[in-house]
Amino acid sequence: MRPVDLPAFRAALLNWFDAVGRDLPWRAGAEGARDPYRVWVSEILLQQTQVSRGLLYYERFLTAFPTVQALAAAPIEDVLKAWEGCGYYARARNLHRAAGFVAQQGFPATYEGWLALPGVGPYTAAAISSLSCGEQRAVNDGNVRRVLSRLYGEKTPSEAWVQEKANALLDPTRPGTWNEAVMDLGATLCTPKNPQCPQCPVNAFCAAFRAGEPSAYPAPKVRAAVKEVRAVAVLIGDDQNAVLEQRSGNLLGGLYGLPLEEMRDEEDGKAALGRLLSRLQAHEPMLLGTVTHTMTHRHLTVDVYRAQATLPRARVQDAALSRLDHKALALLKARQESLFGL
DNA sequence: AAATCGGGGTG
DNA sequence: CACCCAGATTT
Repeated sequence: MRPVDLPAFRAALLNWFDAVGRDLPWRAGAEGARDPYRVWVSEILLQQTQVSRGLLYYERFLTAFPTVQALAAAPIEDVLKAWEGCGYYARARNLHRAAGFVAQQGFPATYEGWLALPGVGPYTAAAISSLSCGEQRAVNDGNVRRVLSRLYGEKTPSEAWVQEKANALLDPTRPGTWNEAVMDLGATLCTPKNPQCPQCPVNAFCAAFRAGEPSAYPAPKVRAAVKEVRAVAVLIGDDQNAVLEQRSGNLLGGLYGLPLEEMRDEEDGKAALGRLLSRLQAHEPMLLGTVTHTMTHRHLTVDVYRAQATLPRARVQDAALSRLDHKALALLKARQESLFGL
């Protein structure tokens, strides 16, 4: 691969970014000295989450928790409620835990300091420290990986390869802005499909553009198979006040949801329902319907029953629920509307 | 190094 | 449906 003319490459990309870079709410403030709390919240929210979606949650989250002190003082239930529907809930749990440290000790002033916080990995520490501390750290995310794969014509870039190239390209005079510029390029022009190469400010430097098939870079990542999971759940109460259990473990951990039992392999729904009713001392099960829910690595099919029991109910409105549980609750409303002939 | 962890956007 | 998204953590 031919060496890149660094000064020309940097100038071309930064001039483009200064002219047409996206205007995003967490980009307010002096270059290299952004408000660390706002940058931090945005970076956690944007992990594996598209900007258009992150915008919604960013406004909601900052309204609920305007400062790191407010976040640290809030109950985790309130933090998860603000995160409801955004996915990857360990992000919210880690952010809340880290806010406790920061409220005590103040914001980290270095890459290493940020990296030590829960939920902050190499990408996020580089982003925050370059944007709010002025550190010369190059980010390595999905955008950077794709842009550099095309720039150098490397179809199967390793993490280490991407980081090495990103480090070498980073403009030491404007590190934070450089990082944002590369990511903006990847998000707006150098997209996975149908990249807008004619509009690209650095197409003259790009090996994939010269080769004529930029969308072939990088090669798709192999992904794990989606696992089929069957389960039964019970709705005790109604769609506004219901018996809810807090999920533990990694899957939807910390969220609330309808009591649920997974069916084991070679097991029918009756056995799982039996376990569930027995555990809750519930009776009179009546099938409301079946909901399906797909996540990255599993496909759930859940038979939802209505049942009776004397157990405390929670206000659904105040609890953080996954989309799966909202679908299950919606079965009751759909049933009532059909009964009333709506 | 590979699996796990949500939910939605986009072609 | 395939593939991806301003990744981190656990196995």
